[in-house]
Amino acid sequence: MASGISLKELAAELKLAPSTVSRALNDSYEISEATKKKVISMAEKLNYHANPFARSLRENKSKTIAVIIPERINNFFAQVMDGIEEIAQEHGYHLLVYNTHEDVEREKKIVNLLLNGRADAIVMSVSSQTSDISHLMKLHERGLPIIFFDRVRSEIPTTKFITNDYESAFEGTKHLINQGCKKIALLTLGKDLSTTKERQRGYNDAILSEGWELDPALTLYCSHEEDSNVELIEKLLKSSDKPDGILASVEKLAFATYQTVKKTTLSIPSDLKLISFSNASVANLLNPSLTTITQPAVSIGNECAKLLIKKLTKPKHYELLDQVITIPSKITVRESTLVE
Amino acid sequence: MASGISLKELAAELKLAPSTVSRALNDSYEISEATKKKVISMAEKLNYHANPFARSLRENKSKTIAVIIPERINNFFAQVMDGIEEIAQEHGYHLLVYNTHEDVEREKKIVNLLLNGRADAIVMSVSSQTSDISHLMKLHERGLPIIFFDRVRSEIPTTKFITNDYESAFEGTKHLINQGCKKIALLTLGKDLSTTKERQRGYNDAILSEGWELDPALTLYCSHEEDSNVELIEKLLKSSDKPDGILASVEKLAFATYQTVKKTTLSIPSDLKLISFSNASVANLLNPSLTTITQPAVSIGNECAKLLIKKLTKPKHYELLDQVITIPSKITVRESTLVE
DNA sequence: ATAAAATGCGGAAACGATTTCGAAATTATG
DNA sequence: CATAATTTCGAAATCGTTTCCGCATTTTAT
Repeated sequence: MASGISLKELAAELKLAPSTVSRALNDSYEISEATKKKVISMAEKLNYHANPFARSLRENKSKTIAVIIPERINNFFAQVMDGIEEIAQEHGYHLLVYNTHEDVEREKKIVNLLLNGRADAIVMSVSSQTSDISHLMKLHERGLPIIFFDRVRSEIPTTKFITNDYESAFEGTKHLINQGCKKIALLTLGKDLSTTKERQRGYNDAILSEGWELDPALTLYCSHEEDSNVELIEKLLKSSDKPDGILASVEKLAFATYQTVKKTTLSIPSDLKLISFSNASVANLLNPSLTTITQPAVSIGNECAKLLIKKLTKPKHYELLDQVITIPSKITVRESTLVE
Repeated sequence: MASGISLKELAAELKLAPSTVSRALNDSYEISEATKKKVISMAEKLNYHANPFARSLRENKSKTIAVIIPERINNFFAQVMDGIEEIAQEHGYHLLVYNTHEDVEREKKIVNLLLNGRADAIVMSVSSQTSDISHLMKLHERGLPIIFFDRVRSEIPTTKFITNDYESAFEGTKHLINQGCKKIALLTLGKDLSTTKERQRGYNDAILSEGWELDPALTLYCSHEEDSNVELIEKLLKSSDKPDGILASVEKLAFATYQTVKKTTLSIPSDLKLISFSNASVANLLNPSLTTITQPAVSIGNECAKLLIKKLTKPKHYELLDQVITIPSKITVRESTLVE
């Protein structure tokens, strides 16, 4: 259909063997400079482009990396993607992108699709629903290089890139306490998420370090649906012992909190202080501006891609060791946690 | 490396010819139900997955669509992507995604990469820098199906999906006028962008319909860099005849306007009213909340993918006619254009 | 009972590249 | 000048599918 000239045809035009033309185009030492030039100029003239599938079939690699994210409308994941793409493009790699929409069934389907080797490797962040990981195990057992970022699974022995979730949540909670909060709630996603666990641990430890007790009712496990989250938060804010501080594990939940507060007579930060993990550039434009824990999203993407491409291009020299690499987040204090 | 069993090996295991196994797996009428069942169960047992490159090579199609966008951290484009992916996944298509970062040179590189047939078709929105389109012409001449959305190029005879840019800009400007604005500025991107032209035409006609004169100084052509945009807008807001209303062509410029206003003594909406094309869900959380023209992003993505897949699967029955399909936007009035 | 048609499957070519192996042609060496 | 070494290139195999063509065998029609 949209195919152009083939190597064989190009060779015929040049009165050379296909093997020679192939070598010339791949800059083989076996070919004289003279013929190389002839081949290259003719290739350009005839608009020759190597068929990527023939090459992939022969070489058993596709120069393609699959990226699986749970959400696209999310500044963190979008920035990670940009970070991955930057490095990938530099090395001639293409990106297949899949959005699971936080749905583990979709995640399974996508992962199974990748079992056929369409991509040379996978970079992913699991969905918040993901509990059983047999589908991921199968991928790894098949020998497909896989790197996790942000939402990782320690059961799979490979390299993971994350931010300092525990410390950031600890510091974030401490910040709320320093600003005078006495009762702090944690808004988070799925229980099985590595980020949830770590951030909750940081939150818990900060609470306990004050000699306070942990109140399970103050940890909310939210969903991916704005409406039900608002309901959940509304119930929290209307309860008898409502919190005066909130740590949101993802920006979506901070936004939901704003939406909820708008429906009440409460106001931020006087009645409720709010801090959130977020990479939103509009954090300082919100009303009030949002105190954020900003993750090094682009760097995380960069590092994932760099390591993966090393592994793919020099398999002998690089391994995806079973390790977790942490890149720290940064807290930016704004009005939402201000003492008045 | 990560490859499993091949069709030939599967056939050997079954003591059948590869051709038979292939036909059985593809549910050919030539194969008896009995052998089909045997083949399928053995395929599952041995975890057989067809090599996609061998298939692509043979069939000359990849079940892959390339999507080229100018920006990833942008609610509109992210939603369009989601819309495309939804339909693509339903039909077993994969998505190769490329971000040009509004850079025409990157766009050219990416487009040239796609000349080799790695993708069966392309869905794209051109960069704001794109003026010369010979690289896009080449794609089209090669016979590669291509669909434009939002930022289109009429020179390429294919189907384009856009929103009602002219009417929306006209209505948006009228809205500012109705709210009492006497001097309205237009913030937009590249001069060659189809959206810029149409929205400017709508803006112009709205101004002229009042019997006012057009002031070229009130149309700002911004870049993709936040800092320089803020500078530009700051100069506008500090000029002797500064505007009392702004129509922003993209949400990024509305955000830049907020940032700029924060640096001045002005306030929205009392000194300056603001309306913007935007698909940001946080529009109502901004300070003040932002009056928006919301584009039907997901629908646009859906329609692009639907048409393209029809064209790819039934080439005889569907053509990418040279036409523009318009899906209307919706204006949501909020505080940023309120009369006090 | 025989011819015709349908059914079920196998063999081999084809898709377009890379690469192994080997053979000329050229140059260097004794 | 004869032989060895080095360049430079070609023939053919290969990757894993799909599909054209062919050939039995069975079923249906005459």
